[in-house]
Amino acid sequence: MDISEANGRAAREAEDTSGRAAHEALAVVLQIRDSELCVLLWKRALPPHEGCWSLPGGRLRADESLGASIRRQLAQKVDVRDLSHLEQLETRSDPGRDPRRRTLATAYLGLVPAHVDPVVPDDTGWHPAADLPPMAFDHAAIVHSGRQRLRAKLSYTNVGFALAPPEFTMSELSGYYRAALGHDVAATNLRRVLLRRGQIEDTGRCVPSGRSGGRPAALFSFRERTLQITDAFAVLRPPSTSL
Amino acid sequence: MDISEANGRAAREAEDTSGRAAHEALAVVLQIRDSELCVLLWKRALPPHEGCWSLPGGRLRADESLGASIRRQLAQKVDVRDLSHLEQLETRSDPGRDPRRRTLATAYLGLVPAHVDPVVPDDTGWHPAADLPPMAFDHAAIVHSGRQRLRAKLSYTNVGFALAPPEFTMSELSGYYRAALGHDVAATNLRRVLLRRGQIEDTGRCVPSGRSGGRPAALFSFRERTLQITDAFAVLRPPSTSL
DNA sequence: CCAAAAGTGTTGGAAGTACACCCATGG
DNA sequence: CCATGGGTGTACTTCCAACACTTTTGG
Repeated sequence: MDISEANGRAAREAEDTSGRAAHEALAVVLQIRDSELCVLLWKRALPPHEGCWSLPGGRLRADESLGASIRRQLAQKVDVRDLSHLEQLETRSDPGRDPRRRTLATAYLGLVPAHVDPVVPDDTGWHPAADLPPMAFDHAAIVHSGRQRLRAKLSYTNVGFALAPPEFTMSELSGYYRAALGHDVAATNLRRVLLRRGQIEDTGRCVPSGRSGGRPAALFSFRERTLQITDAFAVLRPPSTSL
Repeated sequence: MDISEANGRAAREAEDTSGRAAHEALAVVLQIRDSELCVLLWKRALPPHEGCWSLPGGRLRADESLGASIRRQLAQKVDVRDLSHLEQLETRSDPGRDPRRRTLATAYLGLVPAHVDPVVPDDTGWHPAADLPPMAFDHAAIVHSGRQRLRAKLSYTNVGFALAPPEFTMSELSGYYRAALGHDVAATNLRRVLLRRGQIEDTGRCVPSGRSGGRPAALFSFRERTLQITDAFAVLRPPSTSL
């Protein structure tokens, strides 16, 4: 590196007021409510995008990681203990994404199991993820990314644990899968697939039949409550000799 | 470090209390070289981690997106036209990841096809991704993420297009897959899998046999040179009636 | 006994691996 | 004509969707 380049670099770093870009953490918090995949949104009271809905989150503080930041900020919206899973999604950096000032946003995907109904502030509510209200900034696109991520992971990980309550019947579980995937999932086959993969197990207990009769449904639970990849090499798996 | 940079740093750290951190873009640039998956690294001449190797990249400027930033900065290391694919990987935000000042890093995965040999600066070189030299900051972990991402995508997308030259024989291609996946891939089956999925096509041309004889190998090429998901629903696919 | 819901057995197809065999070329 | 490497055919396996059939309950 020659002198002029070194100077150029120093100058760049000094003038690098770009270092001033604000950074925020956002979360796409999804929950299956009433057989529908819903996302937690917050209604903006002030411009820009006044009256539009936006994702919960906000500024990153000086000494916290993004993960810690989104947990802290979500705590103002939902009880964080209700969050069964949280993972980083993507970082948005379009210079024009916030008209006020340059702001980068790192989005997280959060999941809340179906059986809880967290208390949320008045300006905050659940909306069908497939039919969003008018959204602020690029938040609609971020919700879309979150749905895609969940869809994909349902197929090769045990992420269902984060959508389902601790115990559930197979028809309930197939309902969660249907809501998240957007298509029918046969309970009878889902049971075999997840059992073979070792994701779920029969608790031995069951649920009494409803008023209209029917055989009582067995209760299942997920074996692990942390994300596991259960179906890694869908294709192109290593040769059997290497096992 | 010169005065202007010191001033810039002090200023930045002061305003850090207002929640602003520096942001950089980094890239895990992978290429198969000599049948081995390699990553482009740059040797640090200055502390911290003097003498250790780090990922190419640097500060985000005021008016560029992260994608534009990493392209600009990679241009100083390799001809960007050699990059056959670039995608966002993850954002690292541990407050202690850079001992000098708070810095967030968004990492990208870049791929360079096997046939080119970009000119790189003296302090920059290719290293086996499976056997990294001493690495600065959290860059070793980021390289690991990049390898994992490539591995996964080879199995359900056409990302092979970004590893292979425009035309290739099946044994060459299986070599790239072997290097990236870390296990043997039979050329004969790979051919059928990728043909069935419509990822590759026979160009009609072939390559003369080597000095030791053998049947001439047919030349193939990828149909698409942008990322396509070719094997979406590995499992839990929608019912056939919904097609 | 009938309706309803859950669970089991079975079939068939799709996708991939493994491997034997055939083909084309150079010496 | 033989060694070498590429290509084809095929058997076998795994995984899963589909669907008929059985089981267990409430009225």
